Amino acid sequence: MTEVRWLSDREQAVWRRFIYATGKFYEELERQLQRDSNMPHTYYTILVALSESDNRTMRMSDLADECRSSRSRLSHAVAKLEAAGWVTRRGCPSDKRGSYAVLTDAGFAAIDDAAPGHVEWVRQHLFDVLTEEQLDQLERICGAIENRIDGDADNRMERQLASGADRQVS
Amino acid sequence: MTEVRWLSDREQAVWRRFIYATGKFYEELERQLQRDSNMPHTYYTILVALSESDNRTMRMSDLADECRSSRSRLSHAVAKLEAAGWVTRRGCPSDKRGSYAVLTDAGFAAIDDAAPGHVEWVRQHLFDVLTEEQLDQLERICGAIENRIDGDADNRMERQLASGADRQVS
DNA sequence: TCCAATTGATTGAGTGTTCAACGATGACTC
DNA sequence: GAGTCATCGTTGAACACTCAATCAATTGGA
Repeated sequence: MTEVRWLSDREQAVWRRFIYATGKFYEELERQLQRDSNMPHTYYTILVALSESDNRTMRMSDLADECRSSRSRLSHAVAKLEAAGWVTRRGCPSDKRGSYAVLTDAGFAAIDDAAPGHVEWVRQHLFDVLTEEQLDQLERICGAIENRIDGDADNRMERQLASGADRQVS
Repeated sequence: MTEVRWLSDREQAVWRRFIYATGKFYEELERQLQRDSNMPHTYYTILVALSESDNRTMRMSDLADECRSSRSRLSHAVAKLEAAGWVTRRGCPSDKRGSYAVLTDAGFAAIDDAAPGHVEWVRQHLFDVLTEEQLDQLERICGAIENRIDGDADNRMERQLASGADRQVS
């Protein structure tokens, strides 16, 4: 296409710091949960979503949206959670394609155990190191990134629908 | 231990946004590289590090540090890269335990192909959506997170060395 | 000098993720 | 109603990562 807009030295520096800080942050977050509660962060998220839902029950599809997970990932994950006895599955009467995921008492106990340590870790590693001002800044920065990424998804849809139009992203 | 310092509503909101924005960002970054250049971001990082090094050659150990990767991960990755013909391995004469990773011409061509699209993606999804001011803010925020995380690692070391001292992190 | 501890790097098992394909049901249209 | 298309959810294969164990080479002391 056109000329590549390479990163300036300054941008390079910020980029590498961003990649490192966030990457390491996730790695350690994962490690903390795995070590202390024997579950990946994805599972934690699923259990939390279920625990906050009515009757501790959700449609797989809604659960995927809530957890911002792909259907496939959720399916695999819930299979594991079921094997662990933390979740059970139940068919949906009104739509026979659908199914419900239901949090068991054991599952509820599991997040109940996991939450304090996890929240404390998050506080120590994120909120304790940022000022109030930085919290606002971070929120806005994440908002901007989020908009762009989600906008992409929409564009992709549009393009799928009205394929043939070769409009530029920029 | 002591009382749990749960997150306030505001903190919850920022936390979820942070998790979502950065998580999705990584997912899409990965997807872009996989789709356009058929490699995960980890491999990209390795190839870049090698391409910037003297003689396109690095000790595995140094490469791992440079890429902020575990030894194990790097070992697996380089094995794959070798199978793809992008890297070769070579023994180290001065320390017979060690080995060198060397970028091949094919490997150099591979990043050369991958880089423009990847950089453009990063620009569009990060730098284009942030103001100069936000860039500064992001750098400082990442710096703070980084310090905390890396501080942990040091603490862990200290504790390992002088185990028996049960001092609190907070 | 010799033994113990450390370091460089690899390996295999286990786990979670993606992608594409699939079966089954539902919705919509002619 | 019959055919088409979209949606719900699952599955299996391929792949990358982690963790713990391993091996070989090196370093450091007694």
